[in-house]
Amino acid sequence: MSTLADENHDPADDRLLTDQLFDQLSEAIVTGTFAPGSKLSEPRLAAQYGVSRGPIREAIRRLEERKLVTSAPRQGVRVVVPTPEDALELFTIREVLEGLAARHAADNATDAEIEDLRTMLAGHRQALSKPDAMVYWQATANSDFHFMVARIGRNQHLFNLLCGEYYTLFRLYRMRHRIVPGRAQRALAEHERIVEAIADRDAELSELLMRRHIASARTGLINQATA
Amino acid sequence: MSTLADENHDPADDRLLTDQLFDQLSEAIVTGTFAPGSKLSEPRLAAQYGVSRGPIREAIRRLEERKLVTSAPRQGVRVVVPTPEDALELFTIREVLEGLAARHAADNATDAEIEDLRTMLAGHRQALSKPDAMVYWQATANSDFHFMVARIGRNQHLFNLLCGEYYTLFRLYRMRHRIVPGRAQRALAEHERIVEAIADRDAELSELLMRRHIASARTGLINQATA
DNA sequence: AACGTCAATTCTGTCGACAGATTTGAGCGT
DNA sequence: ACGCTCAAATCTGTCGACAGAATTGACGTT
Repeated sequence: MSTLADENHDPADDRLLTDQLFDQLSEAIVTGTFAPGSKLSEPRLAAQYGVSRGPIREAIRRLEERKLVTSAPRQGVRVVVPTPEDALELFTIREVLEGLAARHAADNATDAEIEDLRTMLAGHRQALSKPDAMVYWQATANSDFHFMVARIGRNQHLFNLLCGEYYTLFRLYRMRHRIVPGRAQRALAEHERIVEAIADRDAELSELLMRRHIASARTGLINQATA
Repeated sequence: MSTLADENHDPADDRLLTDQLFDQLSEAIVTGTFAPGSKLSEPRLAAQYGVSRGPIREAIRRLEERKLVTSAPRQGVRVVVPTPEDALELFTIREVLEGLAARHAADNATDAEIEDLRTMLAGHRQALSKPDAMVYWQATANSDFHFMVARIGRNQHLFNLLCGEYYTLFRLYRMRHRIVPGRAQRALAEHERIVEAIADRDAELSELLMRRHIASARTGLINQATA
């Protein structure tokens, strides 16, 4: 049951307990292993992961800072309950940030990076033709694309914000969104247009298209939530 | 010397040690009490604040999550060293986020809120005419304005991001920026134009003016850094 | 006088313990 | 059966302790 302190003591497994716990707890929250609104008891978690409460508490502080849990003094910590309002707010923020990333990507991309983007999208298109394991693929491919654009934008803080600090939260809110049939095709087509704008070094168009792309995802999310 | 655990035990002082430490450490970092790049030793801090290492560590994790310190495993934690590149990145992000806040403020402001904005700016203008304690006032007034616009925007996550999570980091980077003579007047005039755009419910203009306003601050910051 | 070595010191990562607050639930009255 | 009271169980906030790693600094060598 416990997977951290016992048995496996690889030499490469030098990561701090807090970091491992943070990752595992984040994942458990996003995938729903810890249900929204459920309480996270420190002693229970400590026993479950085979560690003491110290590292657990530090990991929880980071989860709190990232809005994955809410904490009331002396009442413990609860998994955040994602509301449609929160999702709307978050995607509105993401819209301008991803737009900014796309703009900078157009300004800064090297020829090699543009080639990389095109190669990646070609792979995505091919994967899309075979309908097996597509649900999983869409999420991965989508992340890959946004990840790459953010990296090419060359704003380290923006990258960390989109692909690190807020990424898990975005995932959590996107989770409740079952894939709409045809959305994958449409998303890929949007990705391809964005890449062409970046290849043209058209910063303004890149930003506009990326914003529309996120807005489109947001609309799907909201419709889903209110349905 | 110690100000947390000993002597003062007000009943209202029920805040958790971790929270108090987080605030005090944040302030100490922003004001330069802990120099950039200097190491934060846990036992030293614990002794200094009269608490044990547990709460100190939790506070440090939060500082780390907010990029106020950097931590290398088994080598301790150091105060972040603000580079001009970081400042540029941060203000670029802030530009689109504040622009978003201004746009939403124009969309959502009530008549009463617009009145509040005008009253506040009138107060700022009056304060500006007397030149005493102006340096302090500029920072406060500036924060008040951006705080209020973000609140009126009614995006809780955006508000938290601008006025909470990233606020201290922005302050840290703005700290090295000595007030340019005349900048206060210019900033106030820009604030007034933004408020008029919000009063007109002109979302697009509000966003544009707010972006320019931040960009103007950013330019001053960069020139300062490279001078 | 500069350099490398090795021991003393300090520090980090982690654990277990305790007091007071909070939640749970058993028992009682209606 | 239903709600209230109070005791048992649990949990949070905080502390102190220990092992192993990292840093410091003294010492001897060249």
